[in-house]
Amino acid sequence: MANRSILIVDDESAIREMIRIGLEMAGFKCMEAADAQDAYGQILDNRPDLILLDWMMPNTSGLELLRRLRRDDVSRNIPVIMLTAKDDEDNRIQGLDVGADDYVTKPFSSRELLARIKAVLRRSADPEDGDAVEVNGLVLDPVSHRVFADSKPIDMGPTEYKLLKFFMTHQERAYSRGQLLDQVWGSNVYVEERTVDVHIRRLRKALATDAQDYGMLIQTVRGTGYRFSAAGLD
Amino acid sequence: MANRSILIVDDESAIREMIRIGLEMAGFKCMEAADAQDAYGQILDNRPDLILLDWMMPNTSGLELLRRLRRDDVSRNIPVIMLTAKDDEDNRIQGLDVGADDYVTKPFSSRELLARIKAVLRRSADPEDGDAVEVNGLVLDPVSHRVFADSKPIDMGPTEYKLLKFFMTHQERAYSRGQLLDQVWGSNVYVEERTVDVHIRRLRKALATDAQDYGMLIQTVRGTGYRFSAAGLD
DNA sequence: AGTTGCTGTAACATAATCGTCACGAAAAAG
DNA sequence: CTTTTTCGTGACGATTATGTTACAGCAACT
Repeated sequence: MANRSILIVDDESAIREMIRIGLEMAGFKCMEAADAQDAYGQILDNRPDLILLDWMMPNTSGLELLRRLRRDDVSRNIPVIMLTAKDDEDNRIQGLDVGADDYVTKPFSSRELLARIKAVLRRSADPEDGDAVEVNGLVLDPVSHRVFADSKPIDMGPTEYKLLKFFMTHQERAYSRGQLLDQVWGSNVYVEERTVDVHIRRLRKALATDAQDYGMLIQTVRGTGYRFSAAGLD
Repeated sequence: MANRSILIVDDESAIREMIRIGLEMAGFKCMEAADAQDAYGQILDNRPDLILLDWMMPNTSGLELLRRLRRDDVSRNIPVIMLTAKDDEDNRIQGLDVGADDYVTKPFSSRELLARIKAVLRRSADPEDGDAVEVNGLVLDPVSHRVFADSKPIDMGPTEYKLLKFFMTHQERAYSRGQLLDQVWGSNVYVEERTVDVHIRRLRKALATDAQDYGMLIQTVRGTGYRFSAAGLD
């Protein structure tokens, strides 16, 4: 576990302390937040690799915070483990629906918590993240979360960005609309397959600059789906 | 929805009927089972593409059936969507743990049910793969879904692609038009045998590059059908 | 409330592909 | 050499897949 950082969100400082000690012994770097407000700030500033989120908190509830995180592009991919009371089954479901990755019921052993954390981190390991990708003058920079065509910034919506990012990190391969929905939208979202076409169109349009039509990098594979290929520019 | 079959497992025939009607209107083929026993038999016999499983049933519970299915090699990969009562949250978690792919709470709209079904089916389908095949400079790559002649991409329709793929993975053997229809078109379509000729012709044309006429790899076997042979280039 | 930006869906437009036919050329049979 | 069968080929309307546009709902922000 190469020095991953974990944000602990709980209103009781005693609990935070306890968790922190266990995690630091296991080699994680820890941050703490006492409420949703504080947590949100730290998330934007420090980009933790994982968030432990207590469900019962004053002011904004954990649910609210989670919902906000999942809406936001910057934090969408940070895995969240909920901490819930034992008999709080209603909230567990709700939490999983909104996008929590797992839950642990209080009281829990640090051994159990560690196991869950490792499992979730393993799943979300994304080695591709961090480096900019470039194809023939089209650049996508995951850090600044922006796209450039011949050094000029290009504007697009969040979905188009994710779609392009997926394509640029998975070139020369045909994907069905279903696969794209799973990979880009997420596998537990219910959307018509034709929606993919519309976003492909929006992405192509965004990629069509005056100088070069980078939209041609996205090729349609009739009867199958789409493919991103550097050979598209000719 | 290409003729997928769905097994509806529920002890109340009224509910089964209701669901069935909705699904059949959407183009699915339906089967019904009133209890786990019946369901298990039908699953082994008919191999449905998906199972809608009511959680509350007399005798063997849905949970038991699901557990059995997941143990069994034959049924392990058939996706299952649970139907649960609204306040049955405990069971939902349990079901997902045992291996259900999704759950829908009663009462549900047929629109919601359809969306879930499509999403689940989408996931279990697709992933087209395999190694690239090569013959004398003609390359077919199933991953990118493309064909290259001496490294230059070749354009062709979906049917021609499938035809070529079949030929390249079944070389040196003569196939009748009927066999080709079964293998390439699918065994339950009715088209004229001469249609094969036309597609052979289109494929040959596509394979005729300036440098090399790869169309000659496809040989006609008079009175019988066609054969793909690497010896065709001379 | 009004505005803005983004989303998913439906509806329509366009383009690619399909299956069939008709006719002539090429083999095979007589 | 003539007849018969089989195949190659181009054209055509029908069908299907994809491109494109418009719109309504939603959330965030004024």
